[in-house]
Amino acid sequence: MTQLFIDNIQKYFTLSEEEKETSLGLTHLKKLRKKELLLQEGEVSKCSAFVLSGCLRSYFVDTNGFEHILQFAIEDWWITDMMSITTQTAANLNIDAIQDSELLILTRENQLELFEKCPKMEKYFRIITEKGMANIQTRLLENMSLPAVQRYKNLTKKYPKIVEKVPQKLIASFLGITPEFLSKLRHQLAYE
Amino acid sequence: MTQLFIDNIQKYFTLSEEEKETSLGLTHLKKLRKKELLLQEGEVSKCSAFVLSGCLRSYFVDTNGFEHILQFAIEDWWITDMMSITTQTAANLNIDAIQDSELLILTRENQLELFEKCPKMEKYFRIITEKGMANIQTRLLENMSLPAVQRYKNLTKKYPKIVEKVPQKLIASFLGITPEFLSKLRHQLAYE
DNA sequence: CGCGACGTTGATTTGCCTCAACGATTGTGG
DNA sequence: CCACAATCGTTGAGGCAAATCAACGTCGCG
Repeated sequence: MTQLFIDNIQKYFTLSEEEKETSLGLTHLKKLRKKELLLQEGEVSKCSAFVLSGCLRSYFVDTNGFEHILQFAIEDWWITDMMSITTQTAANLNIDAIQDSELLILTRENQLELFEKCPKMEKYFRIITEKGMANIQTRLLENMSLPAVQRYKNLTKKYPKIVEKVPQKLIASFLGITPEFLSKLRHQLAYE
Repeated sequence: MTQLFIDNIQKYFTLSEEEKETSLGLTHLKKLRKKELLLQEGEVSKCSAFVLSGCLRSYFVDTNGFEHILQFAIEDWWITDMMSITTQTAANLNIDAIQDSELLILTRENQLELFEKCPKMEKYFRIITEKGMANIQTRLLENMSLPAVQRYKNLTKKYPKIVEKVPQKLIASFLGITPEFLSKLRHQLAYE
């Protein structure tokens, strides 16, 4: 199961047996049942999670009580509250499980220790953070330049797995529209 | 002038004289006049730029010819097309100077060489990429959860320097609204 | 001086939201 | 394993934030 994590790193470069042990030694497994929280708004985030199975989301609850989903994380993805974990301030986000999930947890403390013991891992996180940055920039620009129907089409094309396994109202929340409006968009699309 | 760059790094840790020389040796100065391009849509981005003076922007031009600004970069900020530079594919963004500007250029090639010669610099870029990620996540969530008038207020509070020195129509394009609508918002705000 | 870019203002339109009502599906305690 | 509640997706009527289009004054600059 944890092989998924090692394989993910080895997409970028190979690790010696020692480096694998060091990396796995500083992480630990955690299971989360559907609806269980990994991080609650107001806490200081202490860890990042690598998803081995299942699905998590991070989201912001606005002053009117509406949820806005920042990220879904399925197998092979990392999830955390980047703002809280880097500045060690109270989180504005919640992170919870959409399905029963298995995670590999890396605390910030262990992550920083890992960087000292194994500089390759600093390279690994530099690379995946760059990728994450590129993706979210693309998403922001899509949100600014495309109507909702096109954003939905792009999402189903780019991440069909997510659209399949996540309830429609959460997809709406990720796209930045209401569930009612997404329902109407889907109705339209069915007639094309 | 390049001291600004060294100081920026030394916000996170001190560099030896040798490390400073290595870092500066792999960068070079460049001047850009107002409206000159650093990167044009369709090219593959070859470098990142650290702004020593002036102001740049990165933006996307949609199919209707409208510009959407992803980022402003004033002194002490980095700017690049993260998608293009990490995947070495054609850029969707343009980057140009809003004012006459002085830059420190770091090509991707030199950046990767720098990481090998000076691992601290890999740490530096890991850290500032994390920060950039946290910021853009906050911006995306603001775009989804707040009305335009509140986003404008937040921007003037968080980055007064940018709002001062950048033409109003570019601020509108950054906020994701039309110049006409921003003008109306400002009119309203003047009466509060 | 004259011209083009910028900001403003008003009238009209539209993409998406709100609210409400209703079946269908899911989950849960007895 | 059923009964009932809760959640989910759908549909429709009406409303609002922001866009569109157009006209106009101002200013910086060649």
